[in-house]
Amino acid sequence: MPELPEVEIFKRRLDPTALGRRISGIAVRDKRIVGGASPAGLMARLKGARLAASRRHGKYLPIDIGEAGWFAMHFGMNGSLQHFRAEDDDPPYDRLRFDLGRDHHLAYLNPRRLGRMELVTDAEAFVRREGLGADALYPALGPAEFARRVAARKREIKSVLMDQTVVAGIGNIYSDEILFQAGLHPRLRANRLDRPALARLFAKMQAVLRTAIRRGAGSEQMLDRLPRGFLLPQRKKGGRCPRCKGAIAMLKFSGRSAYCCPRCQPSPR
DNA sequence: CGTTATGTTCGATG
DNA sequence: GCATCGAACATAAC
Repeated sequence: MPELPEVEIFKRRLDPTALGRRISGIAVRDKRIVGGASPAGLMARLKGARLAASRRHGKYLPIDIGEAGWFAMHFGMNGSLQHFRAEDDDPPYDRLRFDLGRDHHLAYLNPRRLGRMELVTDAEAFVRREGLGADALYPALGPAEFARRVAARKREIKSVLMDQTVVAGIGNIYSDEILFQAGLHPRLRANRLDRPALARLFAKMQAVLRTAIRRGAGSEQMLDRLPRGFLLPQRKKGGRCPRCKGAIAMLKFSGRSAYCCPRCQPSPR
């Protein structure tokens, strides 16, 4: 699930329910998820810390826990956060459980264990260390800066959009929607895009991400709530283009797939 | 059983 | 050193 819109939704659920609370305990259910850090050591650092704020950057969600530093979460391919009340209701695939007082628990779920959590000194240092580019929705990222960074790459535009060091937050799913909305074929080379294409790409990137957040990214019903003209509900084999009704194509992109409309997104060459 | 999967990292190569 | 590409990782669902 988690690309920028899904992580933003996690944050919006977390902030009102968890901020201001103290960590009364943690249960490390899988050490791999915290890079093998010792549960006892983590407990010593985290216990009693107050969740003060959260800052999303791209697909990462660092949480300010005061003196103890920041706890940075990444959700991998299918991680998520879930609140629950009774400890017995510990959901499946819970890898780390935060206890935030009696009958208030926060679970970091991750079936595939691709994803991690880490105690860091602060959010900015973390973002720098990871080499992340500007957040795709952060207001300070303007169209000119975006165009400059994208056009500096020679790779295929889909892969550039998903490169977290160029812009942070976009993954395989939303890159398909953004390219579809912008009318650009995923295999176009980034450095060959002209000005109007780059401007379109920027505008559609922000519009798609904002729309996904508004329509409840990650929920079962999001696909039904998306505006007409969105590719995502048709992003599957046998899908039809919402614009021209033609067949949606699936391309292989080094091990993963890209869905696009061959007519609305003319192929390069 | 084969295929597919919303992500990052690492090794090889140019 | 940098950019790029593909494999590897771990597990579930169809």
